This record gives sequence, structure tokens and C-alpha cells, in this order.
Amino acid sequence: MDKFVSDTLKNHNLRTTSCRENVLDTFRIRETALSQGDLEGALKNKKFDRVTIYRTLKTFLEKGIIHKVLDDEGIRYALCKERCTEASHNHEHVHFKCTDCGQTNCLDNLHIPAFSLPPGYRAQETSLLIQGLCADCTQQK
Amino acid sequence: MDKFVSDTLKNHNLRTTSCRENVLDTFRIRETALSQGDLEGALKNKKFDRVTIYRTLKTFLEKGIIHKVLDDEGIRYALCKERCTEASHNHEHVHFKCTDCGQTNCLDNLHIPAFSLPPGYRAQETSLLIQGLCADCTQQK
DNA sequence: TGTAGGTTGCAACTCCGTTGCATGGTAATT
DNA sequence: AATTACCATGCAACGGAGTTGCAACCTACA
Repeated sequence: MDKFVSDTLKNHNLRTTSCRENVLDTFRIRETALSQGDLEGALKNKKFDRVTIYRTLKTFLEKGIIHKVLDDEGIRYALCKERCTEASHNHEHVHFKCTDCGQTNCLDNLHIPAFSLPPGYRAQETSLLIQGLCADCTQQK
Repeated sequence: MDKFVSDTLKNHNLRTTSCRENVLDTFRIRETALSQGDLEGALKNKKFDRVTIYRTLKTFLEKGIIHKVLDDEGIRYALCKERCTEASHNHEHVHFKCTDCGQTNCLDNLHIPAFSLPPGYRAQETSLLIQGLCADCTQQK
């Protein structure tokens, strides 16, 4: 199994199990946001119970290994970059969803510009979802 | 029934039915984002079938009367402001979810600052979700 | 007031989120 | 290498939400 996978599990004090290794490896290889259904499909030959995949995702969320990605179609998950740890989860997320190929990716280099909230409001976490055409799909037009 | 309600239905070429009037009126009164479950609860004495409420929301979405609001907990819906019409739906949404009281509101006065996408990317629609404490909940701390 | 066509309620199905519990597996200790 | 405490898994089960088909009903207009 990949070094990133075993290291990640070890660094977050998680037991290395087949399901966790496979889920994490799928995120590593696909490099895009995945839904629970995507994972079930990708690992269907491994015969993991859907509850196990559900609990694996929940555990990874709690540990800060992945984070939620939201769009019109529902909830997906993506790997957190180095900036996220269990103690200080990254409080700013920028995601791009291509309306053509359907892929959703994190734009880690893009930061949310400053904005001013109404009086009395306090921001703790912000996420920006941009929908449009990704570079690959733009070229094909 | 409220004038806003009957006008809105008429302006979008929708027949005025009891369910549509009540759903729209609930949005008008509550002034916050509502889930299908919220609406079922608010209108449970009216005995509308949950499929009817589901279809009402779907119709309102298509007509641009409401729009989806997404956060960790799932999908909610909120009234679109004047800026949205069926032809040109507003392509920028800013929502604030209070982590204390749980309410989600549109921040119509707040615009998403400019940002620059990676080469080749084209934005069509953007939505910013800010989570934190709203003015009411901040005061109570 | 009658009619055409849109709307509703009901049944039914699927998918996802969630929990309890018994079983099985991992990792630390000896 | 064997033991063992505890965590992880699979299975069953439940509720909620999304979705569709269809017959009955109701709105809007002539």
C-alpha cells in the first residue's frame, strides 16, 4: 500500500484496515471530490459494507483527513491538504465544479477575498463554490 | 392571502393552489432558509402530501421563485429577491448559517469580491457560504 | 357553467444517513 | 508467538428524502 496512505492513517492514530486503506488510496488516485456512491462504485469488488464506507468517511472527517464539498447534487468529500490538521482544520475552502464533466476539485491556491459582514455577525468558516467550465472542458469547446 | 403571494404566483404563470399559497406564505413569514422538513412541519395541520410539497418546491425552483441553499446539514430553500427572474437567475448567492441558532439566511447586500481563476477556467455561478454567529446570537454571549 | 389540462394524493420504489449489536480484526503487552 | 483489550466491521433495521406513475380532483378560461 502507498506510503501516503499508511503514513496518513498512522499520523492520525487510526488503525490500518483494508477499508480505510482503500478509501484513502481512492482519494489519492482520483484527485477529485468523491461522493459515498462514487466510493462504493470504485470499491465494489472489495465488498465493503456501505455502512463501513459511511463510517470510514465519518472518521476521516472527524480526523480532518477529508472535508465536505457541497453542491447542488449533494455532498462529496475531498482530501484536505497539509494545511489541515485535527486541531486546526482549515476554515476556508474553495471548490470548483465543472458543469460539463461534473468533476469537483479544490482550488487550493485560490483564497476567498475579504468581505465585510453586517454588524454583529462573526464568521468562523467560509466556503466558496464556483460552478463553470474547467480548463479541460473549455479547450474542447 | 397575502398580495405578495398571489402576485408571485401570477407573475410566474402558476395556478394558485392551496399548497403553493401556503408554502410561499411560509417563506414570506419566516424570512429564512427552509428545508422540505421545515415546511412539512410548518404546514402539518394543512395535511398536504409530502410529494405535493416536494413538487411545489421543484416548481418554484424551476420558476426561479426560490433557490437552493446548501450547508453541512443538507439542502434548504430560500426566496429569491427581485433580482432573480425565470430568464436570468441570479448567479451569485451569499448565505450565512449561524452555528448557534442554526438559521440560514441570505445576505443580499453582500457581494462576492472579485477573484481570479486558474488559466482556462470560466465561472458561471458562484455561491459563498459563511458559517459563524449571527447578530442575535452574538449579543447573547 | 362546462371543459381542457394542470395539480394533487396515494402507492411504491430507491438511495442515503444513522444506530445497535454481535462478531471479527488490530495492535500493544507479555 | 500468544494473549487480550478495544476498535472496526457486517448485518439488520429504521426514518427521511427524492422520484415516478396513475387516477381523481380542481383551476382558469371560454
